[in-house]
Amino acid sequence: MTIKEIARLSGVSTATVSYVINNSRNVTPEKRNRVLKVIEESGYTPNLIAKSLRVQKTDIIGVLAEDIRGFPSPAIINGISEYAEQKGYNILLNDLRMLETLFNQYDHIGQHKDKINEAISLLLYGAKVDAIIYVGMFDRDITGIINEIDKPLVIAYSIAGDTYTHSVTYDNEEISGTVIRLLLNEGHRRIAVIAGPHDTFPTQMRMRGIERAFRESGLTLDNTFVRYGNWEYESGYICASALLASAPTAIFAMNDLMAAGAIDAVKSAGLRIPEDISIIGFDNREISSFLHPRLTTVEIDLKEIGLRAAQTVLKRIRGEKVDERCQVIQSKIIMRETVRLL
Amino acid sequence: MTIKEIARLSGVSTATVSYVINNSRNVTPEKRNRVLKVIEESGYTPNLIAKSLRVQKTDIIGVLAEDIRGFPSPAIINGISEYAEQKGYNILLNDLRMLETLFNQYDHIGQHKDKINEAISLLLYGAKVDAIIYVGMFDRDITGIINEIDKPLVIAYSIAGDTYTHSVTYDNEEISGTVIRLLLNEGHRRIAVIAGPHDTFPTQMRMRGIERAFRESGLTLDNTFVRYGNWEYESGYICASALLASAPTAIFAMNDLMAAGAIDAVKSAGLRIPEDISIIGFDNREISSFLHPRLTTVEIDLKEIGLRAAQTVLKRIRGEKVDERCQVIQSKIIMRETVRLL
DNA sequence: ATGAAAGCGCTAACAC
DNA sequence: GTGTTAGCGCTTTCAT
Repeated sequence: MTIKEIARLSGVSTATVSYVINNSRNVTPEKRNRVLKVIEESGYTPNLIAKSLRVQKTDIIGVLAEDIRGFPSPAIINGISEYAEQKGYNILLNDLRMLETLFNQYDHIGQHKDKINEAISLLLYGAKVDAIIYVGMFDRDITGIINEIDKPLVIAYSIAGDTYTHSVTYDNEEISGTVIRLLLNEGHRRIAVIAGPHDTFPTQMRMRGIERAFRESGLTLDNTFVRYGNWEYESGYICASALLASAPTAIFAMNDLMAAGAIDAVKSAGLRIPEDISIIGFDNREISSFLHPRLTTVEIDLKEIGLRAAQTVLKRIRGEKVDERCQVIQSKIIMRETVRLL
Repeated sequence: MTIKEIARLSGVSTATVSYVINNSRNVTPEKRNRVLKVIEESGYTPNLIAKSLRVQKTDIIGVLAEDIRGFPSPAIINGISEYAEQKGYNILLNDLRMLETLFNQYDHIGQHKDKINEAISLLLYGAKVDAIIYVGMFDRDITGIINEIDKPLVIAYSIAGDTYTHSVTYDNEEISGTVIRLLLNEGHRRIAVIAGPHDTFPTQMRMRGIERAFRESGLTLDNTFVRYGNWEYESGYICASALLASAPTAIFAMNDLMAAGAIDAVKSAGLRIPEDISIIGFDNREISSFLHPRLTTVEIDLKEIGLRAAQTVLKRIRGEKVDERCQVIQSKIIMRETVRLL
């Protein structure tokens, strides 16, 4: 079935059929109905390939994911998908599958520069997508990784300072400050932190927020109260065990896996959670609700990140200017059982 | 940059350029090199849209996912992506986002019949994908849900008996038998099972495998040793508590969440795992390695399911006949700490 | 071995 | 308000 067939069957020209399909011009109700009826009966669906070739846009947004198995990816793509569908856009997914090589090696992303830019070229110049959303699996700075392109490019979850990109992510510094203020409000003064690797973007941003929250309360965070782990369960256990020497009343672990390790270390030491020590995690991964006690943790609104990334990219496709280079999505603390409340 | 430009710059016809790009005919080395050089220098990438329109195929496979957030989806899509990329295919992703509505309501899929078939039509007749892979989030029978189409259709993770579909999934019955035989070999005789909802496809298949394994060992599974849960943690806890009355030495829970509940119930009863009671789960979800003790469980090779689905679909695109209507991927048991070994 | 040109299905400028 | 038609960028038949 082609537009030509529809035209023939309804006794009008292909132009008229096109006009009714796209509502692009007035057509007499009588003809319009005839056309609509024929389309209905024949089950005709316009050939988007032909249309794309003609109008020089595809209504497809290219999604380049570092790895779809990365924990934030599905929720982000879910958000992108919801917004895109609502606006009549399709998603061409290119999964870079870098989980194994990128795992815990944030800085090795540079090694993939060529691969990433090639994938983008293919999406852009081959598949002719109208724009690209790059979905990171870590929140980090990837400035300089993606070459400049002449179509809208937005980065979700990671950020980049390049002039031609937009980013949408969350605020490590702010939410970490919020965590500390919560603990402070509950009367904690001896607060320990289990950070990620020292030279890592989220670790540095979060430390900054933590230190600021202390400062603004007229307190300081002593070095003996912070340990740097590697995001894994074991390092959470080890760090927490070491931290216990300083007799903290609360521990903020920078992810749920390390928080899980911390919980076990605290329990092994014969202390109760949250009566003796409060613990708060980060990410709200699935495991956090299966720990004992159930882990209070920070939740990043990943779906919203996807939604906003899609929204931004569509705005830019329409030619609207988006001033905010980096949009920040609000995070929140999920209250469960590991923080003792006053 | 178009093929016309390349032709002009290298002083040949567009036909010749096309011949060298596609290696579709002999071209004198001299001309070929000239063309290649121009392409290289100009960074030309063929317009796949135009090519698709002309050759009536897109080299795109449409992936229709019930929900990308469903736990098996990312790994399956990872497999599809790997195979597709290797063969030069792209993936157009349509995420149905049915997680909330489908959650634990296996049979309500029928309500989505229209939505699913519409999405398929769009993919097929609009976007002109060459084939479709339907990625289920539950392993269940969806016969009759997807209308017949004239392009290859393969279903991953779920199965369908329709004559025009191929499925690739795992064997519930076999792996469940394997679980029971493992337990039997380790000397267990009082084996209890925490099943999913009674009228559910995987529950029935797995029960069949379990009963057969008993039968083949000359034993029978007493009704008092089985409880039907709802896949959630709490129901695992409740079922296990009830089961304890029969003094089992081993419990097979049909998913990791219920196994987690069972572990806690057993521990609450003052029994040790695995010394007093062995527990084995299903799915190898992330939580299973964070439970105490770490959960021994069944792992389904999801990536392989994706790989095989892609392979099957590409075979069918090439016109090869695939006899096996339902391909079965081998599952295995991940040995951790909840099964006492002899 | 190579080129001219038709045509894939659609939109939109232009003519009426 | 409607029809005719050129042309989007490519492949491929047919002729040379």
